[in-house]
Amino acid sequence: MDAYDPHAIERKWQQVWQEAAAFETPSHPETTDRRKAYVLEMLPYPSGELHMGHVLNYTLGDVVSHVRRRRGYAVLRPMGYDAFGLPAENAAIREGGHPRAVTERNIAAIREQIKRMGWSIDWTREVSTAEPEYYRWTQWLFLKLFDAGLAYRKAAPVKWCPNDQTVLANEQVIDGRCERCGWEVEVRNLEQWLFKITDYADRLLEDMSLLESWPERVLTMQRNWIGRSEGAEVLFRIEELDEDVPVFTTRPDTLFGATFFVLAPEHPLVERFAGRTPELLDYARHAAAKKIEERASDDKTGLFSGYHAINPVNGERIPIWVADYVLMEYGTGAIMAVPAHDERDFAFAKRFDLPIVQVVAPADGGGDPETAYVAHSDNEVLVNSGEFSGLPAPEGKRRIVEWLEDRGLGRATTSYRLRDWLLSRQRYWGCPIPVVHCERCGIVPVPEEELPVLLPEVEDYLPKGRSPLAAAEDWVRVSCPSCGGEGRRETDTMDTFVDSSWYFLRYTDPHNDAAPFDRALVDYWLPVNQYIGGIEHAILHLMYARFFTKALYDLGLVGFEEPFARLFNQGMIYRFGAKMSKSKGNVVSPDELVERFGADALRVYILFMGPADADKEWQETGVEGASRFLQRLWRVVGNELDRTPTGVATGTPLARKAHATIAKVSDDIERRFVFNTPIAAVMELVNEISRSADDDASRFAVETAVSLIQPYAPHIAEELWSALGHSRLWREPWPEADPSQLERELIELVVQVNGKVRDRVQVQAGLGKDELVALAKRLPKVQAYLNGQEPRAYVVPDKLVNLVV
RNA sequence: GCCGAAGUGGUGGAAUUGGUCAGACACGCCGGCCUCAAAAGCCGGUGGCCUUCGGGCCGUGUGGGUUCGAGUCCCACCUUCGGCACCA
Repeated sequence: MDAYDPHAIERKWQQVWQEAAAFETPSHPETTDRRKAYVLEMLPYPSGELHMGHVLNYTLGDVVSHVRRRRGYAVLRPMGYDAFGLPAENAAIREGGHPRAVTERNIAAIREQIKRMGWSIDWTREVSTAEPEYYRWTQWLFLKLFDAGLAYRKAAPVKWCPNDQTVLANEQVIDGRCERCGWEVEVRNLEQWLFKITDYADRLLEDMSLLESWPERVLTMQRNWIGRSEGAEVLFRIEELDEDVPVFTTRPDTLFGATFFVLAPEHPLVERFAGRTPELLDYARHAAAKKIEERASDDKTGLFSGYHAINPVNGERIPIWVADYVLMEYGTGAIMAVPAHDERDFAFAKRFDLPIVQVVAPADGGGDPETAYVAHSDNEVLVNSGEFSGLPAPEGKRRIVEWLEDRGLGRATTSYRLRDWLLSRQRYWGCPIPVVHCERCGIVPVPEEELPVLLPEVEDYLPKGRSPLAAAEDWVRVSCPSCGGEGRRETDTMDTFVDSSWYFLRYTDPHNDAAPFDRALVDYWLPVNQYIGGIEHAILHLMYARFFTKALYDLGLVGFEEPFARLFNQGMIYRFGAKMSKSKGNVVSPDELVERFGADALRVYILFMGPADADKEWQETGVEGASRFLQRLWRVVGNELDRTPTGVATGTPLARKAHATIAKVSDDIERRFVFNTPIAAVMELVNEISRSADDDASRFAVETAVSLIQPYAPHIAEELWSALGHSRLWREPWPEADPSQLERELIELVVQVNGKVRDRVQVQAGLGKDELVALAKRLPKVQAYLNGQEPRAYVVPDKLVNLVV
């Protein structure tokens, strides 16, 4: 056999697969009894080229896909590009090209990289979100949500990135900074488009039970983000203004401890206090303008308003303060302050010398009013609480809420941290929002038959604080679809995350030009059986996609409520202790490695490195090691071809090893979803083959090794499979281990005395406990430790006997 | 502060349900073969300490516990990473 030349064979087999349409899947699989598997990896942003994270992500999906195919499943495995949006646009600005040109060039490069890696993708389903054929349907879906009242426009304080010159969704603000560029985010009051994701808060929580397998940490992150908390809304009366002001509290049982009342600086009532306390306006303006981090500092500031509110449960007049530690965005923007039982209220009361009244105490006494005793309400009772004193806290909570409800002073309610999804962006490179503003008719959707609203060409697409589309005056001016009068197009574009909230549906029916997808097709393929991607989308993409799916379900467009049954997050790859990034200069280029060692070696190493879900350190010599293994496999096959095959597949040590390897690899990939140890198992088998040249089952063992490595290293596997006289390994049924070959006739029995191994002995498998004990006790080495005493015995059949004296 | 994950040789990691002296499989390193030499390849060794070379003792972040038996279970602590954080 010739030497192993990865480049030649990789080119050759990629060509063969393409010509054979090997990985194309009909949308309606002909044989309906075939089980389906939709294997999906998060699609790449074409803002640069593929990096090691992609290599891991897509190789992982490839292994799953190959094994499922060879198990007889109809496998859908598409690929596309998340082509609109800030990453691609910023790349274009950096390089000085047009976003479309830069995006298309990047897509071409990425497509080339994907092909060189030999991933088994159905290329007939390739999708790019920036193509009119795709975004036409993004617009169509937007209008469906608009008609259902789920997309709306309103003026609100929004997060603004001064660098990217656009508004951001709450989910895109990390520690007060822009998720993309890291600039500090400002708050501006602007009219923007939002999706009513808050309507789905409860279902986003409850339907987690419908998910087959998602990482617990992702679910936790989504739960935290939605931030559901149950409590009560309570009305506090301000007699001087004739106003009832609602507050939200999770602890209505502490109502008797409310000794003051606090409004957020942005609260609309603050203006009305100004008559009596003019300096409030100045304070409120300053506080509201503070940066997010400053406001979250420990030094609470505040100002007494000069007004009082009535605590509804005891009629007490308590002072109203305005303070920056209360946020307008959460609850009602006003709180009842219970300094005895809330650390923040406590700190504020101490600073401004406000009264502190303890109203909850541990059932066994104690509790110190001089510290903010944070009540937990499991084993506590109410004190200083009028008729409710002495009740256990949970009951007190219920009774006080009932009391308030009876008098129209409050009600049980639920509050959420989740805000509506702000989807409009003042940027060029995105999907145009398909509505027209008309002075007479208001917001008018562009009629379905006029979609897509094409993204106009503009001279200057740089961000300027208003959408660059506004400069395309001819495009903006349009007649109103409703009254025919003068109208102006919406010039904002959509957040990229809108594009990626439904792409997994489009893949099932990518060329449909009458609808975004056929209901029967999405219902057949979805939910995605295995979704694979990075943890960075734990909240953003994954929550948006869940929301979209539920909204489309409610609209009758799809028949399922969750898009992704199983989710897997691959770990990040580090080098020199840091995440690979261009700015740190620690990037390893996949292209270079493919050039040096071939795609198969890179594929094997990226999965051999360690558990796929763990963060891992890149090893410089790793790919070389994988390449050596493939060469060893190559040589082992070459040696085998010089022999005359015996046809023996059972009974010999090598046959047993091969069957054990089949069992191990299958179990690891299919049940445990573990991808590194199967490679180690095949390495062991290959080592074993080299050591046992005379074994009659060597042909079987060699073929098994080739067959098992195919999902990882499909090119060399295919080449060797051919050399062994077969063809089309990618369609060959996945090997089955013969159970009889997994059982051993002789086992090595470990004999321990007092928990320490003292001897081991070959015995027949399947012996009873008594026989094993008797056998163990006869061993001379064991007797030396027993000193003639009668031991207690612990037996693990076919494994171990522990004798204890 | 709260929530979550993780700590195993020089390195990446393995040990699936508590059960074969923990360290598979690799990387690296050491020795040997081959070679004029090198590379590649092949063979052997490689947790620590002690050793009369038979073996002995110790060892999975730290300290305790449960158990005949613990990397694996429980408690406390330390460290690292991730998420959330004036959320009322």
